[in-house]
Order: sequence, then C-alpha cells, then structure tokens
Amino acid sequence: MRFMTSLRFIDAVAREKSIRKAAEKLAITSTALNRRILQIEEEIGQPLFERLPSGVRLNTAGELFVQHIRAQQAELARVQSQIADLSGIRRGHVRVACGAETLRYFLPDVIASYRAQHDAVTFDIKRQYGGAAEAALESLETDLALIFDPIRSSDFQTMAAARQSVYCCMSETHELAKLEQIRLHHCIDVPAILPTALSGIRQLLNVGLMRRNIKFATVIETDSQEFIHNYLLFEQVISFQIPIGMPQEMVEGRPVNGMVARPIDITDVPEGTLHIGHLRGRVLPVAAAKFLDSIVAALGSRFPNELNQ
Amino acid sequence: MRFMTSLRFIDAVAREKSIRKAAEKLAITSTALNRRILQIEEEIGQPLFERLPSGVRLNTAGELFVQHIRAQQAELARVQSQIADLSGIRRGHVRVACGAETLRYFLPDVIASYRAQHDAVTFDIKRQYGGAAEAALESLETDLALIFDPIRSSDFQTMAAARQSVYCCMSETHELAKLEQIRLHHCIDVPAILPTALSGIRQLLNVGLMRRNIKFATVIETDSQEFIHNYLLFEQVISFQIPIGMPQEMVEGRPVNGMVARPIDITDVPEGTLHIGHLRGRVLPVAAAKFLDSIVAALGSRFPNELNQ
DNA sequence: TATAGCGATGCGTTTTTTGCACCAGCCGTT
DNA sequence: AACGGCTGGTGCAAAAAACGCATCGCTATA
Repeated sequence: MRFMTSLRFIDAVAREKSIRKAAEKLAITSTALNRRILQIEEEIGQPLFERLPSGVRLNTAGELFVQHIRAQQAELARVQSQIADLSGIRRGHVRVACGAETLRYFLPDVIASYRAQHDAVTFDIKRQYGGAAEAALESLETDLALIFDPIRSSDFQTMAAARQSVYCCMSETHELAKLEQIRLHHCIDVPAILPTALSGIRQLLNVGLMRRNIKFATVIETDSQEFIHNYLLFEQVISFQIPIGMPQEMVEGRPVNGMVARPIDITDVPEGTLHIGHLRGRVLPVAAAKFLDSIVAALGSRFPNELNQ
Repeated sequence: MRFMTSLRFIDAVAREKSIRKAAEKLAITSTALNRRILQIEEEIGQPLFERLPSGVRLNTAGELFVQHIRAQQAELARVQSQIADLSGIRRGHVRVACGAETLRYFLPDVIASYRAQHDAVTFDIKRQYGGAAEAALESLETDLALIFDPIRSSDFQTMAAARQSVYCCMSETHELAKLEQIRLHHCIDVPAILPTALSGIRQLLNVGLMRRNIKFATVIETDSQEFIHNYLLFEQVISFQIPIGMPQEMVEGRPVNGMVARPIDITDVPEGTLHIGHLRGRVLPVAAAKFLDSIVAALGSRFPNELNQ
C-alpha cells in the first residue's frame, strides 16, 4: 500500500532506533528516509524522535504516533482481509506467535488442514516465549498467540485453554521407563536435558524442584526442542514435554521412535495451561479469525474434557 | 497530512459520487484524481467503485474501505489532538451537530466560556435534525451531537440528558399570555408558527394534537428559529420552545424583549429529552472530550434536578 | 587527538504526479 | 437517427516530488 510508505518507514525507524539502520533494512538511502521523517514531523508540527548521538529515540509524541501507526496497519490488514473475503477467495495472512511445545505436532497439523481448505491463506509462525509473544500481540506484530503459562498481561484474550501436565520423556530403554508414573525424587541425579528458563515447562519444573528441594543433574540446557528430541536417541537422559508437544500414542504411554513418555505426579509438578488467544479488544482479520476458530476446534478435539470458552 | 491525500480523495469521490465533481471540489483535474483512484484500486486488488454512465458508486469493497478511511481520519485527528495536548497548548477542533433549540442561547454560551479558557480550540457547529445528526456521528463527520428526542440509533452514547417540557411563546400582549399554564384546547384556531416536522418540538406537539384531536391554525411553518422569534414581534401568533432554547428569565415567566413563555400542561404535550453524547465506542479527540465535559457540566448547572450520567 | 558513527543538508538525477487534449460509451433531446 | 452533454479512461509532455551522492557538524569512544 503506497500511502502507508511513510508510516511504515517511521515504524521501522522506531524499531531500529536508527535512521541509517532502518534505511538499510528498507533498502533505501538514509537521506531519503531522513527527509521523509523530517517531512512528517513538520506536518505533525513537532518532532517525533529525539536525536541522540547514537541514533534516534521516540519521544512522547512519537510514542503516541507510532502506536497509532501500528493500530492503523492492523486495521488496514483487517479491512483488506475483509475485502478479499467477500470476493470469495479466502485470501489472507495470519501471524502466529507460539512456544516450542506446539511447534512440533499441533500447529503443523492444524495449519496443514486449514490450508488444505484455504490455500490462499499464508502464515507467519514465530516462536516466542510467553512474555515476548504478549509483547508481539500488543505491538500488533502478531495476530494470534499460543502461550503456555503464565499469562502476564490482562490484555490477552484467551479464546481456548487446555490444562497440560508435564511428562518425562526418555528412550524406551531408560531405567525410568519401567515406571508408570514418575515422581521427582526418581529424577535425582538422573542426567536431564532441559528447555531454557523462559519456557513454560521449565517454570513448572522449577516450582516442583523448589517445592521438593531437588536439583536435576542438568547436562544440557537448550532452547531447541528439536535438539532435545534428537539427543534422547544418543544418550540416556530424560527430558520433559507436555501432551500437546507429543504424538497421541506417546501420551498414552506407547513408545514412538524408541522414545516413551511417563507422566509426572502432579503433586510434584503442577499442571500448566496452554492459552490460545489474541489481543483483547482487537478485531482480527477474517483469515486470522477463521484460523483461530479452527485452532480452537482442534484443541477441543484433542482435549475434549477441557472447558474451552 | 500528505500521506492521507489519496484516502481523502477516495472519501471525496465516495461523497460526490463523481470523479469530476470531486476533482473540482479538491481543486485538481479529474484525470489526476481518476488515476489516483485507479492506482489505489490496483493496490487493493479490486475496484472500489462501480462505474455508471452518470458517475461512480461505491461497491461493497469500497463501502468497507471508505468506512475504514473515515475511522482512520477520526483516529488520526484524535492522535494529533492528543499530541498537541501534551505539548501544553490545548489545540484542537470540535465538530458539533445540534438541533435549532440549543443554537440560540445554550451552545453560544457554553462555547464562549470554553474558548475563554482554550482559545486554540476551534469549532464547527452544524445544525442537523436528530436522524441526520446521528448519521453524521456514524460517518464520523461530527464528534458530538445534541439531539432533542428521539434517539433512533443504539450507537448513540448519551453522556448527559435533560427532560424538557414544551412552552408556548408569544408577545406579552397576546391573549394567552394572561394564563399561567396553557392547555392545548386554548390554542384551537389560534394562529401559530411551527418548526418543521423534523424538529423534536414539532414531534412532541404532534403527539398532543393527535391525542386531543386538535389542529392548529398554522400560519407559517419554518426551519428557522431565528425567523420564528422575530416574527412573534410582528404578528400575534404563538410559537413553541423548550427551556434550553430560552433565556432563564423567560422560562420563569418574565417577559424578555416583549415576549413571554407559558408552560403547556404536560398531560397535553409530553416532555421530551435533550440528549448530549457521541458515537458509542468512539474515543474522542482530547479537545472534543474536554468540551463534552464542559457541556455536561453546563447542562447540569442549568437543570440541576436532572440525572446526568 | 584521531576515528567512527550518527543525523542533517546542498545539488544533480530519477521517478512520480499532474494537466492538457482527446477517446469511447451512455443518456436524453432534438 | 443524430446531436450535445455528460461520464470515466488514456497518451504525452511538463511540473513536482522523491531519491542518491557527497559532505558537513556533532558526539562518543579508543
């Protein structure tokens, strides 16, 4: 959209906090960008940026204006989506922020079956931990978020939720695989591979560890679920996952690709909640709204006992 | 605002339903305007206007888009006002739609005392009957509306209201001026000058006339309150007004400039309600919001018994 | 003190927008 | 049936805006 150019530019500068850096990203020269900004500032009647020796920073007016720009961009996307919708072709773009848990099975599945029906809809999947995902919702960088505990902002509107207890995953030849249910004290000094401290699973585990005053023999800490899954095949270590991050068979206790999952007693590690939702008060583009419906339905069918609103 | 130009142009064409007419109003050639519209339509990916032999008309997509444009314009105005506000100068522009009743004493008074404090705030006062005023709110052509019965749209958010009974106005030498209270049957065959059928006062009168099966000897029907007030000095006719359209002394029964007002029994003509408010859900620009506060306060002090929300 | 990075600016060039003249289609009138 | 008047659309040249390059002044850092 041509008429949005100047606004997009300002948004970019606000994000980069530097005209030259933003110019590079936007593939124009810094002078052109600089002049656009000066021009807008003149039209507004006052500067939007503070000039620092190291770059620029939004002042209060700029803060307000950039907020308006982002709202405006989201609104435009919604209207475009609405317009595309009424021409019959369900066209659109959906931006999703989610934790690592849903990336492995759940989201690929839901998106694939959604795209099977609406192949003109494109997706942007961004992996972000809870706090960052909420920030992305608020700055309108993303439409939907799947957040696994905790929800910090009251601006998050949960459309569906599912309680998820933590499972212990390991090779089927692992010693602990013989148990039907794992207690935390079983894991003392057992080599473990853990997700980063930002992940919801890790935070639930920490609750249990604090409660029981137990420490794991953490051999690896990583933010890659991919790595965790693969590493289990190479060394006898335990890892942790929630049902939505595992295939159904594995949740039921059967081995999958030589790996098994065993539930951890919820008196040791509390359950968490997977929240699916969007920014409160926001009217989503048609495509995002429809896709949200289909995620909610999918979650409902995978966890039928949950109370999805 | 330069970046709004194309959008403003589309809005103008939508209003004029003709590219050439809109071009004339915008002081550019029709070709330039035509090309801007074609360009936007191309960016949107589909036409926004139907081309008719007599001009153009919005199609469904255009309807949606123009709606977005207007919302966007209002939002921009709000943000600009907010930005101007934080620089100390209470600058801004307030657009008010109101019936004839409040134009004579109430609004001039309120606006003058508001401008005495904030002289950088400018006003646009448009006289519009109830239905048109509500439409103007919805198309974001106006910020505030003062509507004297009836409110049709549920999108109107009343911020203050005052019950108003109808008074009969006439020269102090008029026969009916001797009465303390007027009954409708007193007015049978008495020459009367009435506001147009669209006005709230007229509609209340009609209720009474229907109820009592009475007809006035209507000598003049006009939409100009100014004319009504002046005409009373020239001929012995009666007219009708509500308290907010009269000076306080006159409401209390004392003559003002040779004219007196006498209340009509409310069993004959029901009371009406003056509503002051804005479009539901809309966040007003700073100036409009502050001015609304001051109208509400003024109404509260003139009609202290009323329950203003 | 030298250097590297930042935003701002003068100037020539490129791209975009505008205005003029004109076309094609539709409508009501002659 | 032909005409004039209206509509939106288009080719082309002129005007205007945006752009890129080179450069300035400034500040923080080494």
